[in-house]
Amino acid sequence: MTENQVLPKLGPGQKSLREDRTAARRQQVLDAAQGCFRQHGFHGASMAQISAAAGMSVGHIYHYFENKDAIVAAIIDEDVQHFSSEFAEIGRSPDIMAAMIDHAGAVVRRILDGKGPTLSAEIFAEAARNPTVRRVLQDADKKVHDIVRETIFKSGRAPFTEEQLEARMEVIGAMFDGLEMRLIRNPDFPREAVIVEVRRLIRYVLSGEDTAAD
Amino acid sequence: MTENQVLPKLGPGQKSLREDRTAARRQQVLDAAQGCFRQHGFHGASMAQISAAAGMSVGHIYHYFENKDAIVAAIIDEDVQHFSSEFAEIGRSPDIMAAMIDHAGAVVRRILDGKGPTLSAEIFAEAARNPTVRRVLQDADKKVHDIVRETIFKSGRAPFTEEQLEARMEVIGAMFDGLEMRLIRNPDFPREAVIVEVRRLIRYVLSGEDTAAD
Amino acid sequence: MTENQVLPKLGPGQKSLREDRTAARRQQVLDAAQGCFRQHGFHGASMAQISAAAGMSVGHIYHYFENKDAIVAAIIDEDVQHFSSEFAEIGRSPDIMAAMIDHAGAVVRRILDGKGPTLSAEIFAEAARNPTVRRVLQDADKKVHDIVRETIFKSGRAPFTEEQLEARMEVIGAMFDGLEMRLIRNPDFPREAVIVEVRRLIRYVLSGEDTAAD
Amino acid sequence: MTENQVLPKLGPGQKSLREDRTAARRQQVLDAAQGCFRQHGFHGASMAQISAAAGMSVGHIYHYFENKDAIVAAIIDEDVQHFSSEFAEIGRSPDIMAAMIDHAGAVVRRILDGKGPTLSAEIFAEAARNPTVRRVLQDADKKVHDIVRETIFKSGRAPFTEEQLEARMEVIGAMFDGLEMRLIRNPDFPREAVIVEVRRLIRYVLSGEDTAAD
DNA sequence: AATGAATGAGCTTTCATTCAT
DNA sequence: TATGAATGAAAGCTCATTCAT
Repeated sequence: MTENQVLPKLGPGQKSLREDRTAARRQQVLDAAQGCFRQHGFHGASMAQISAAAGMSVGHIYHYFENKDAIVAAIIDEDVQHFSSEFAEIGRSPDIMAAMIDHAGAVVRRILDGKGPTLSAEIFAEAARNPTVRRVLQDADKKVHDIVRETIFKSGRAPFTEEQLEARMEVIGAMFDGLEMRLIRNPDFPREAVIVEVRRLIRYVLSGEDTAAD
Repeated sequence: MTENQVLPKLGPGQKSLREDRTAARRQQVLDAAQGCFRQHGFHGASMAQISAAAGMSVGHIYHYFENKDAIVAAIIDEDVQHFSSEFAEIGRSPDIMAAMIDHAGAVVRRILDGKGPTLSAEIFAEAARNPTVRRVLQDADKKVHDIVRETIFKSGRAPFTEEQLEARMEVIGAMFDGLEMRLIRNPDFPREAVIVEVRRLIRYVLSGEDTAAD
Repeated sequence: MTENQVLPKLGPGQKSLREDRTAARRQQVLDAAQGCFRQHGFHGASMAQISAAAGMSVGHIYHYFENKDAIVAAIIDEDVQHFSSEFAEIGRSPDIMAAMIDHAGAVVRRILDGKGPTLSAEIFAEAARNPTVRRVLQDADKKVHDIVRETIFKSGRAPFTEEQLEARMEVIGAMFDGLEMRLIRNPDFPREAVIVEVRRLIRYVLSGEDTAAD
Repeated sequence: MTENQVLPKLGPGQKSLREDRTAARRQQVLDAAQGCFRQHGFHGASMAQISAAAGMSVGHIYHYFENKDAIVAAIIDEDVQHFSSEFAEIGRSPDIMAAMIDHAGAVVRRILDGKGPTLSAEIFAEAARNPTVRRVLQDADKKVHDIVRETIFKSGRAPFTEEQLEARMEVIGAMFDGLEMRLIRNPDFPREAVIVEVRRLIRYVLSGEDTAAD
């Protein structure tokens, strides 16, 4: 602000400084919004609440997001990316079965130790009626499944048909998603004991044992 | 009941006429609301939409329900009662393990053939932030668990500790709830194949086999 | 209701029985309404509240009163008649000055020991903006003033001009009405002491002493 | 204040610009509301009417007032402050008795020449049933009485006991409040003549003459 | 970049009133 | 005479969004 200050030349550094700040401000909004959405849901949280939580005026939020739906979409995308990248990582490990079993506990633990199931529930509800959001969820899911399926079959060690694998992946996926719902249903959810069981189960499901008979 | 009785001449039929009509009108609202909630969510559905769907003026709905939340609560209660009675029935059968395995397919099929996962997702989301609704869900869940646990242990054929059972019930419960989320995530959900896998899994989980080793 | 009951012939007695009942039911509504109006005001009290208090269905009230305003009007009329007849009585006594002074305490006491100033306040507020109600109040007031003025001047003992009397009646009237407002303003209103002062004042005002000098 | 200061360049004028405008807009609402309340009463005036009168959207009024009650409260407070400060001023004058008598006419004239008794009546009615509003009225009244009482007794010229003074203040207070009710009751209220009588009366009441005998 | 004043549509809810029974 | 189901208009209030500064 003073006259004798040397203005730094415009360079890549300068620009990224601005961009960094922009990105940070944007993230500020997302973090604030996530908190509000957890507490009051996508529709229950008002722009006023979000702006207060973000330490930013209501109007200024519209410099970063076109409208409230865009914030919701960004939050959902953030969350979906986070979880799907986690699963994709598992899919990329050399021995996918071992990796899945090994990482199962960690994944479950992360689910159980997260910020609670509120946001996931909110996302599922939104996806169930909003086709756009549903598409985001479905695309992410498809990617994960593709990776896992391919890896398993390229490894040549799959002791079951592709159709069987598909069904088993559904079952495991259901278990992961369902654990969050159980957190809502049971306030005394026994984390540790469940982790043990989940590991046991995944091993069984992927081992290909076929003792089933109708 | 005697012939010379003077007082209320209302036979069961007569009295029921009004009461029946009242109950029917009330149910009309619930059905309409359920439809609206599925389409637009609890907060997205307006009283105007519900009243239109119920073929009733907005104001008149308030003769049957104190406010919109009361409708939401009634819908949730209806749904929770429905599912919890279904599971309680399984818990009451003599050979609970056989019953659970036998009925698993049927239950899953009913889940998958239902009116879609929208309402469940909506309920989970609401329960995740609304303590009153959460309590309803948790109480129902506790009842079901109590019944199943007691039955299994009274039968004296439980090949695992109570703690283990608890964890396994969580896992199975997660699977049931999770299947609805899978319906959202995967538009090509392979119903039949999954039913086979689910039956296999429940049998395994309840059989008490303990091949797991960390 | 029984067949062998002898129906009394239609006579004046029979008719008045019906009429009595009708009047009683009507009064039931008025009493209930007065209670509600005291508690919630004319606009704050709902027909539902009144009907509940009157032990009568909402719809049936409309057999006795054309609409809610008619109830309000009836209540106001009842109250105004009550007070104006009280004052008119004073006006009809032979020695009006003595009577006014003598009865002052009684009147004030009745005001102070009544069911509280709520209804009066409500009536003044309504009269202040509703011309119809205002007219009721003004007509009653005029009657009372006419009686008092005539009596005093016919007695030939008035130690002041008609204009002076008019003003003094205003002052006394203001005091009476104002006492009710004081009951609202001062929760520790000193009844007995005020009664003494009021008597003293009325005597002074009507005595015609004219010590005033501007 | 120093020249090389960097921080808030906002001078008093600049800051005031916004704040002034805010205060002005707020007052705009109050003025509009007062008008509406006079015409239709606190409950009869709708937010839509007020917003129209204020030249402001309905929603925007809620930036200045939490709800309609807050507007009512602010109006009442304004009015109460206005009158109580007027009376407190009288209480602060050196010769309170002379001041009260001297200012009586002015005060009465102001009452009689005001915007009519509607608002006062409305306030009394509201206070009679709304405890919060009643408290405001009562607190203001207590303050005024405290000031007047103290002043009179500190002057050492009180020709009556404290209890007597209290009662006489009630009587004078009743007269002031009652005059507004008389304006409602009598469309031909004789202002000038009444002012003369009121002056005479106050002088008598405060003079301590005790010609009264029961 | 940042504010917050301002809007208008839409929400839930209430309520006086009517009418079939 | 008596009920209460039913309506429709209007109320208070909220909120996403825009815009001048």
